[in-house]
Amino acid sequence: MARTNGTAEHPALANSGEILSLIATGAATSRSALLDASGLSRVTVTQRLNALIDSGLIRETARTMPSGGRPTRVLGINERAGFFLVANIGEAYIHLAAMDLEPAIVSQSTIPFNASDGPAASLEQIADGFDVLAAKARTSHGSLFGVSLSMPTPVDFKRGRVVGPSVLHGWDEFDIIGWLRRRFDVPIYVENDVNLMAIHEHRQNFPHVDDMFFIKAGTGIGSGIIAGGRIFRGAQGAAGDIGHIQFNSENAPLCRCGKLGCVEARAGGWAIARDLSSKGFQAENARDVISLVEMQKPEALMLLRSAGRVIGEVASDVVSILNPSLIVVGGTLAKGGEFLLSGIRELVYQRCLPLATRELQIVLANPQKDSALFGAAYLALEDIFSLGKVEELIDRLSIDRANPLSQSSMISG
Amino acid sequence: MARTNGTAEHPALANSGEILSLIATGAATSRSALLDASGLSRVTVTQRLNALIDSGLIRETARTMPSGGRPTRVLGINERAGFFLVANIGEAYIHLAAMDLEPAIVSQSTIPFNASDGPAASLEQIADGFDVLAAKARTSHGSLFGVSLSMPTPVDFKRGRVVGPSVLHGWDEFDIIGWLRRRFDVPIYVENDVNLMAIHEHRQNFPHVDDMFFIKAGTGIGSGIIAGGRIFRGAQGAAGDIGHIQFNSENAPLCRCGKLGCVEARAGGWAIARDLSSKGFQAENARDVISLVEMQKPEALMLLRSAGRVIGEVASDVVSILNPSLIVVGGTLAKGGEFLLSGIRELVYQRCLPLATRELQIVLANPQKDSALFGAAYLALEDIFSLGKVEELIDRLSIDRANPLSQSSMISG
DNA sequence: TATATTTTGAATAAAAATATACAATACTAC
DNA sequence: GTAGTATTGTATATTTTTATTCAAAATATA
Repeated sequence: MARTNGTAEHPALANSGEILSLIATGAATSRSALLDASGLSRVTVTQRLNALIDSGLIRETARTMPSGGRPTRVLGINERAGFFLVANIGEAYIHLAAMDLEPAIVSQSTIPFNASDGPAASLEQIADGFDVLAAKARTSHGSLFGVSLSMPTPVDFKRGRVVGPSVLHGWDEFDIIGWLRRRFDVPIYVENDVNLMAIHEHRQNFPHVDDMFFIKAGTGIGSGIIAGGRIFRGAQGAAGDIGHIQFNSENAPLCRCGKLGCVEARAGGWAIARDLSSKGFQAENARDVISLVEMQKPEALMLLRSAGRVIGEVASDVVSILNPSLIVVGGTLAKGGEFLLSGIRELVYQRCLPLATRELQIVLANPQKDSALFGAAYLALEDIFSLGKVEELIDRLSIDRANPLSQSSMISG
Repeated sequence: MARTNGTAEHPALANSGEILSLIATGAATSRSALLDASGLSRVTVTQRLNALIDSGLIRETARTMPSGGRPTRVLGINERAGFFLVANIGEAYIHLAAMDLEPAIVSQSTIPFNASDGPAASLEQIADGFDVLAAKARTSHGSLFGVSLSMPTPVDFKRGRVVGPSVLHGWDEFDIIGWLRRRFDVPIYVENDVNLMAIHEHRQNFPHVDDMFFIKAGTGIGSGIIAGGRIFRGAQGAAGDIGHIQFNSENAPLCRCGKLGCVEARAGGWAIARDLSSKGFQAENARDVISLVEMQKPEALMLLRSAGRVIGEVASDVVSILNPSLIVVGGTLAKGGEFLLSGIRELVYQRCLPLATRELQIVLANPQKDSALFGAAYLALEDIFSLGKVEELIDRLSIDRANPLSQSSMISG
């Protein structure tokens, strides 16, 4: 179907969405791969590809791939053709960044966060911060492609809302997407931070693993599920909420949530800190625990290993239920390395059937501060360039190019 | 891309795969829906649709849908355009059937099954039984489209093999697909029976539920996961293996698998029968348990309810991990109705966060003897008519039609 | 019964995509 | 260096698909 053609200069651009999507998502990175993947003829692919290269969205990289004959030129997205605005809402700070299409951080800033301010005030601060970053990014990185938010709470991704009561009072059911769209007329995404960390870890380090389980062991405990290569969210976006799975035992500790014996109350950073405090150490959160572990305090090592066994207990349930081929352990407690990992491994290999564990890998995540930020960028990137939606992007760019003075994405700027 | 055109009579047929797929999978069942879903022009859709109707694969049903103006004719697959051969391998019998594209049973038969015969002998019996059914079906239902097998063991679906040691000695890693392909030159599927029951329950009764968890509570306990509307298998096809999740407790019972305290050893039909036997009742398996339940024996009711609580314990873990919107409980023990269900509900609502349970439904499956058989048919149906693979089917049919005496699917017949 | 409304069919010219062929290119292996 | 090989570009006629228009069909509503 021929689409409304925004640019007179590039008649083929309007139909080149599929090609753009294949390259941007990494599904095909050479002309011959595009032929196979798209099913189009070589002439058509060449034509559309040229339109994309002329438009500056796609470019031939310096790299080539050996083929036996003339090497194939590797195609890639021009990472400076556009940019995203991403934000990670933490406990006390919000981390903002403009990210290119690599994705890599172009520029960033940090603003204080007060949960008690409520969503409207905080989002206004975020949007103001975004405006500064966007003004800079526009000079070098084209136009704004999307906005992506990382929240420290359960999120109903489809509706773009925080769901369920949480530490963020007043955010429950607040229409974040609606609010932000008044300032930025581009696709807007809101997702839970643990899911974003899982996405980042998957795309960056294990893109070819289909079924992966990511555990974030920090002050609290959460997880993200990659099923069939994609994040799995469940009905309300609450999938992976393993922190409050309960185990029976005597002296089950009381959890923050009011129940007894939750995983978090046994193995979360705050729980270990609680136990260390009762032994006379100074510890409030996961970072304090790791400090003591790095000082090789035997009590801390013992408690971390024991926390690993608790996490291993849930992990073994997850392995039985989901049968992943990879478990990645991240979060602050993961800095405890083998002391945490060995406990997890012990329980998983003890409890699960050999069929499920014979090819199972359990590894530590690369400690990276901005993991959720990268995940947010990947999330936006892949959705915006997905098969069904690239056309919107191309239309938007065509309009912007037609009258460059009033970029469609600039509402507040 | 124009494809090799097998039929001179229907030039448009070769390109009509997408249309066929949309109708057959239920994604679009009217001409206007096809326009939207395919993105093709009305002329092209009409042309290809006519080719499909002429070929006998698609037909206009008697039903119409009100539209405000002229009602839209509902399109559907001609359920007699082809058939599947499906088999469910049980404990002592193999249930064979020829199924049309509805899917509905065309004809069926049962043969004894001896696990000790080994795979080659049993598959030969199955194939012989299939030949009889196929000969009959061919006279009224076109040609064979696919073969689908239900196994009472874990199956690596991609490779079509039984994996892991099980009750079926000698089947581990046997190349079932390879063996059957020598007799039937059509797509062949092998899948675990619980997954197939989950597929059947989903397609038949809850096609619009995205995230569903199916529990089979019979002599053993297993489960099937529907994630994002599709069956989720995990890395080795072992996902949903909840029967051997362990819970700590005093006097943890010994399981068939050699571990202590497995779900199955606490709540499986054989475990309840074991406990009933020790109380002086005659019971060996789930059916015996249900007989005693139907006789309203208090001990049986109590044990079933208690089994429900054990299953509820796993179910609550699953709800925390997967956040499904529906749990369906099937299998023989499900005939115990509310006695089983109430225990499950009790634990799930007690243990899970309100966010995950506020829209969660927990229901009984419709008791249906041939559930796995229907699931096997759905599995084959959807794969064969899936977007990427319909073309193969059309090619096969075109060849068959060109020289009808030597149907490509008839090797053994 | 007439009117509005939507589906469906058919015919035309225009546009897009294809197959095919030939040529140029850039590497590897000998 | 030269042959071999696979990638890439370009031009042709051909085929497929589309947009557009006009008309007929089947229902609900007034």
